[in-house]
Parts: sequence; C-alpha cells; structure tokens
Amino acid sequence: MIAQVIVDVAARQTDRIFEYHIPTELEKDIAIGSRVVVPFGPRKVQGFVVGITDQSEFKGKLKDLLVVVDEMPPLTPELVKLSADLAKNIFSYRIKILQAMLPWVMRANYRKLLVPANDRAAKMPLFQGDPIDLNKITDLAEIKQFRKLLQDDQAKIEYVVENRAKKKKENQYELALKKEEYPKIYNTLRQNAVKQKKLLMDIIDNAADYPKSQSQLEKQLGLTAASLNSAITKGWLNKKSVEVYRDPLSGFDDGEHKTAVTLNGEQQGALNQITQAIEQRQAETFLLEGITGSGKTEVYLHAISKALKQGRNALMLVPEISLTPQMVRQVKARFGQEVAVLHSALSEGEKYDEWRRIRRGETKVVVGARSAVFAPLDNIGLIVIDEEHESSYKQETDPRYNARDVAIWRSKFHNCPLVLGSATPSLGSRARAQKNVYHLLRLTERANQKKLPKVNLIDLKHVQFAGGQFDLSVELVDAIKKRLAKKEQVILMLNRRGFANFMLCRECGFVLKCPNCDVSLNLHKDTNSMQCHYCGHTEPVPTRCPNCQSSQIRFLGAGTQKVQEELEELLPGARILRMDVDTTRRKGSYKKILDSFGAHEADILLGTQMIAKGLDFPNVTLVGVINADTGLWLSDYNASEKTFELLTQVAGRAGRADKEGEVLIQTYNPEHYAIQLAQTQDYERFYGYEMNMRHAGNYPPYFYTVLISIAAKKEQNAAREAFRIKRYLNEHLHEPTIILGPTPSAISRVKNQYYYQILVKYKKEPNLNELLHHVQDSAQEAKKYGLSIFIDNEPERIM
DNA sequence: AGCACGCCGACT
DNA sequence: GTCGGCGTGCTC
Ligand SMILES: [Zn+2]
Ligand SMILES: [Zn+2]
Repeated sequence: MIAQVIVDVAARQTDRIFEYHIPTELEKDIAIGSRVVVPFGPRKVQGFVVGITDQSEFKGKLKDLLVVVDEMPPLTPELVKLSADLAKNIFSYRIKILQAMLPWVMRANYRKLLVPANDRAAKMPLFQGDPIDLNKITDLAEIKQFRKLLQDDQAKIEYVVENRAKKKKENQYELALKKEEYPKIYNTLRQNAVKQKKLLMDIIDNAADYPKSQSQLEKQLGLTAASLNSAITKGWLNKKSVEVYRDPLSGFDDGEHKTAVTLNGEQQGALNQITQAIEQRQAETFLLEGITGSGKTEVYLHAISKALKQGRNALMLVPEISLTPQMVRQVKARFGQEVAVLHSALSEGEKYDEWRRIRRGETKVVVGARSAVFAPLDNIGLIVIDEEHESSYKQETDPRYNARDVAIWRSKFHNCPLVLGSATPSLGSRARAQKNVYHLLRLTERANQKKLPKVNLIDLKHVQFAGGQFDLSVELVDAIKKRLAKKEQVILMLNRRGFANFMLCRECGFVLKCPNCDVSLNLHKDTNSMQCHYCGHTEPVPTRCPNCQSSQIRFLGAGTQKVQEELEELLPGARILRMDVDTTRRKGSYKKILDSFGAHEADILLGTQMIAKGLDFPNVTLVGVINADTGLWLSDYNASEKTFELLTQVAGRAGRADKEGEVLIQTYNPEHYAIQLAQTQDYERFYGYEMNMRHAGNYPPYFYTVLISIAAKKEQNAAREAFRIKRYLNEHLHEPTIILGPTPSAISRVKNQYYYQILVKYKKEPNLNELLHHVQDSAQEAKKYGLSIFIDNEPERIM
C-alpha cells in the first residue's frame, strides 16, 4: 500500500503529493488524515496522509513511511478534502492550511542532533552532556569542530521529529479481587498497618466508587504513592494510566441547566425556517438580520437544540472578542457537558484537550472563534456565525482564509443550513440576501419590548470642552454626572482605529518613526518605551526632540489612560474601570473587569472597541462615544461601514434593561451619513445609501477583489516587479475588470521591506485564479532578487 | 525550506 | 592542494 503525503515543508516546489510505501506493520494504523513521519531527502519531516492507493506513477523506488504519530487520524477525510479546495482559492500552501486546521501542539519540533558514530566516540566528553542540536549552535569554533568529527566518521547526524502534543495522564486504581475478599485480608493485617487498613476500609465501604484516581485516594484517605504501590504488589489493586482532559470550563458551568426562553413571533418565524432546513437537510445560508436586543442568540440556541434533536451536531462561531465568560456560560447552561469551547485564552494544552474531545465525538456542540470553523466535528446539522460582519473572521496572515467561506463549504458538505447573524450585516452578505443567494430573516423588535436608546450627537466643532484637554465635552461630562448621581452606570468608548500615542515635536513638527518601517512609534506606558507595532522595534521614550533638541514634545492620540486621568480630575470620587489591551493582557483579567463592573464596584467602564460587543449590564443607562470619527479618516472603501457597525453596536449597550437608555456620540463630522444613520440605528437605510456609494466607486459587493502585494528589500525592485505583474494581468484580463496600481502600500515599508500593491476588481474572470497562480509561480524565479509576493483573495483592508 | 553537490577564487 | 563562498537542483 502507498500513502500520499503532504510534507511539512512550506515551499512552492514541495507543495504537492509525495508517495511512500506503507510497511505492513503500519497498515492497520494508517488512514486518510493520519499524521506521519517520513524520510525526505537526508532528513525526516512530519506530514499528513491525504490519500492511500496501491498504484504509483513514481518511477523511482518509494521510501518507507516511518511513523504513524497518533492513534486516531487528527484530520477527517472531510478536512483533507477541504484543505485541497481551500489551497486553490486562497493561494496558500496546502501544508499551511492543514496545520491551521489543527491545534498548535501538533506542529512538529525538529531537531538535528550530533550523535557519536561508534563506541569509542561515545566516550568523548562532548557526548556526555545534553544532546547537541546543530540548529542551535552558532559558535564558529564549535561548528568547525563538529564538521571535523563528521568527516572523520566519529559523529553522525540524527534527524529527530518531536511531537509537542503531550497528553495529561493520571493513575487509576481498580479492584483486583472480588469484593468479598477484602474483609478477609483486613483481618489478617497487623495492628500498626494504619494506612493499609484505611485503604481496605474504604474499599470495603465504597467498592462501587472504584476505580479511583491517585489524587482522589491521596486526598480522601491521606495515602501516599508508597502505600498504594504496596497495595499493588500485594495484588489488591491494579494500576492503569488513564488519559485525563484538562477542564478549562470548570468555572463556567453553574450546574443548573436552564430551559429555553419562549420566543416571540418573529423569533419563532425565523426558527421555523431554519428548523425546516435542518430537518430537510438543505445546505441553505440564512442571513439573520436582527437589531440589537432582538434576541438572535436565543434563536441560535433553539436552532442548535433542533439539530441535536435530529441527532446531529452543531458548530457556532463567535468573534474572539465576544467569546466572553458570559457567552460561554449561556451556552453551557443550555447544553452542559456536550459543549466544547475553542478559545485563544486557553493554554495550548487545554486547546489540544478540547480539540480531542471533539475529534473523538464526545461533544455535540462546538463554540469558538475563527479557527473553530475547522473543528473536527462530525455529522454537522447546523452552523451558526454570530456577528458575521466582523472582519476577524478573515485571517490576515498566511492561510488567509475566511471562516464564512469555509462554513459555506462545510454546510454544503454536510447538507446543513448555515445561519449568519448580525445587527449590521456586512454589505456583501446583505446584498447576497437581496439577490436571494442567502435567505433573509429579519428581527425588527426588541425581544424584551424595551425601547431603543435615544442617540444624540455632540458636534465637537462647536462645543465647550471640559477641563484643559480636547477630549471630553461639557455636555458629555454633565450627562455622566447626572447618571452617577442616580447611582446608574456609564460605559465610555474610545475609538482607537488608526489611532495611536505617537510623539510630536511642537517646535519642528518632527514625528518619531520606526527605523525599519514607515509608521510612527507608539508610546507604551506600561513598559515606558516607544514601540513599533509592525516589527517590534523598541526604544526609550525621548525627553527631547531627536531632531531639534526642543523639550516641547507632546504625545498625541487620546489613550484610555489619559482619558481616565481627565475623568478622575473632572469627576472626583467616580470609580473608573479601564479596559484596553494593556489592562486585559493577563489571563482572566478581562473576566475580572467585567465581573467587577457587573457587581457595580465601579461607576464608569472606559474602554476601546472591545467594550462594544454584546456585553449586557442592566444598570448601564448612558453610553458615550468619545471620538466617532477616527475610523472615517481611514480611506479604506469600507471605512463608513466599519464606523456604522461600531457605533450601532456600542449604542446597543445602553438601555437594555428597564431603565431608559441614552447614547451620546462626540464627533467632528455630525453630517456624515454613517454617523447620521447610526444615530437613528437604521441599518436598512445605511445599506441602501452605502450600496450607492459602492456602486459609484466600483467597489464590493459590486466587484470581487484580489490584492497582490509585492515586497522587496530595494524599493525599485518591488516597483519593477509590480509593474511587470500589472502588464501581465493587463494582457489577460478584460472589461469590466479594473486594475488599480501598482502603488506603494499605505505602510510602504515594514521590517525594512518595501511594499507595492495591485488591486484587481472584477465581476467575472474565469481564468483569474489560474493567472494569479502563475504570477505566484513566476515570483519563485524572481526570488533571487529578494522578492516575495502575497495574494489576498477578498481582502478586508486594501490600504 | 533545507540540504548536497559542484564550481571557483583565496589562503595555508 | 584544501577551505569555504554561493548558485543550482532535488526531495517520493
Ligand atoms: Zn523638534
Ligand atoms: Zn518597525
């Protein structure tokens, strides 16, 4: 038998199948999806089996496959097939996709060890210590020494493929004898055998509870490993090593399994349509457009129940940022132990454990962020993507996949419906619903009949600022005071899109920039340094302008910390919680802040975008947006859409409970349509208006887009290659396709590489995929000049 | 991607 | 003569 293997070598030339002979002793362990170790040239690498045949086209002699790593193939045949389709569409190597589908611990760790070649060499002092990893040796003298040893046949190289995945094991003790035997043994024991008697007593009294774990026995009976070992040698107990899962959710399940909330008419209507598709096994995509508070989550949970009732499983994706303890608790309360949660806050070991529970079919519902779309869940009856407009569903680094597209693929594979939910659907999804590609379901009432909050705009051009800074208007501060006097709570959002704490000299206008990239350095107060967010460059905070030596330097861009200080000055005694990347970096701190605010241990929650997501605090009656405009300054074609989404979402945080809600939005552009329509919370009108803008600008969803980025050490090389690609595309593409560029990218230099980009907008180009693959291949030749090319299908950002 | 192989100039 | 630089081609 022959295995077709994709090897763990990410390169154009190795991005294909390599075949290996399967030794007969491995035949029973191997299957499609197996993770294996194979010889590859002089070394050994990890790989994945994507096919098994008995015929080979290969002319040479096939090598033997060396190891099958896992007992159960980590990839299902479905995922193997998906990886092939995806590789074609997103211009990524197949191995990269296969790896993205699996927990990080399944990536191999390679070591290249220098080992003695004979008994005499083995006695050398060099080989007495830790093994020598040649990949880690940098000392030139050592390298020379080793080379000599290799030449003299005193040493040889051993390639090692290490598995990072460690299963947590625990010893379990089971009864080795019949129940009746133990009292007899008890009577023969010596008087001073205290521990032994204790153990036998427990066995006699609680025989049904066995097997018991080592930690259990140690804790309950105060036994030591020694006394347990003697029980084994005496033949009372048998020891076995059992795999245990780390349980990251133990804190979330409050035990009581809540029953479903009754749905209102609209919710029920939506549910009925989804249910029908589940039952009739239709791979239909629904767009559930529901205003904030309309109870979309309830519809999802009901639909998941329906799928489970049909004996099928369910997959639910939520944005990383909304995968909050609140959210997890809600799902766990409904479906209990059958839920697996894949979350970036879990440790790598915990992720691996959760993932294995899914792979073994021990869970029926999977909840997770983007990468959970690859969960090895079988027999899927429903897929849900909540907040489908979120750009985080598109991965912005190498396998640039969009979880929505993957979900559509899987929905077709399983013949199950896909539900995309949002209060502010992405324009593309909404347009597809208009053309009946998706099935539109609308929820227009708040489920609890509460009124939408009143939204007012504060025009920062004609306003008095409170305090000495230009961040908080008198109007906003007064409104906060009023709420605090009534013992109500306030959420304040600082929009930080495209904004940062950079250093500006007031004398000469100098802005401190990164030496490697074309961006300004950001002030980090926690580490008291200036940092580059693109390459990680760090330098001390200057006290004088590096250009003119003036001491008149300022740090611009309102940070949450600065606003917090202002608030403390303007509202003495107010208790303020701050939530941003700095205060949520530590594990669990996010939950801590929210719990504290929920318990009314603070009056004001001040934060960045991350507070805009579905947090629900009944006592919050005022939401303030400190700066609505920053997003609009970005000249990306979807800047208005993103701003509208953010404002609508944050406004939804107010007045969810029985108290009337108020939203105040500070802006320099009160006449901008995105802000005007966010004020009236009118998604449908925004959709209509924005579609006109996109039509006029020839942008998505009227056109498909592909972004080609070209990077090189020398700027002219990047530019030259970019123009060459443009000419090539020009020759092969036709009306109404539009090719924009090449232009230097918005951040024209990152890590000392210059970036140029070309944007292709098209309606129908059947050959485009092939052309772009050709562009990618031809770049391989250009690699000599230090060129690299990245192709992003349907980019989220083009600037 | 790594790694070997081979060719060429530079240094014991 | 041999060491080490890099260009070229291959990995089942
Ligand atoms: Zn200056
Ligand atoms: Zn940088």
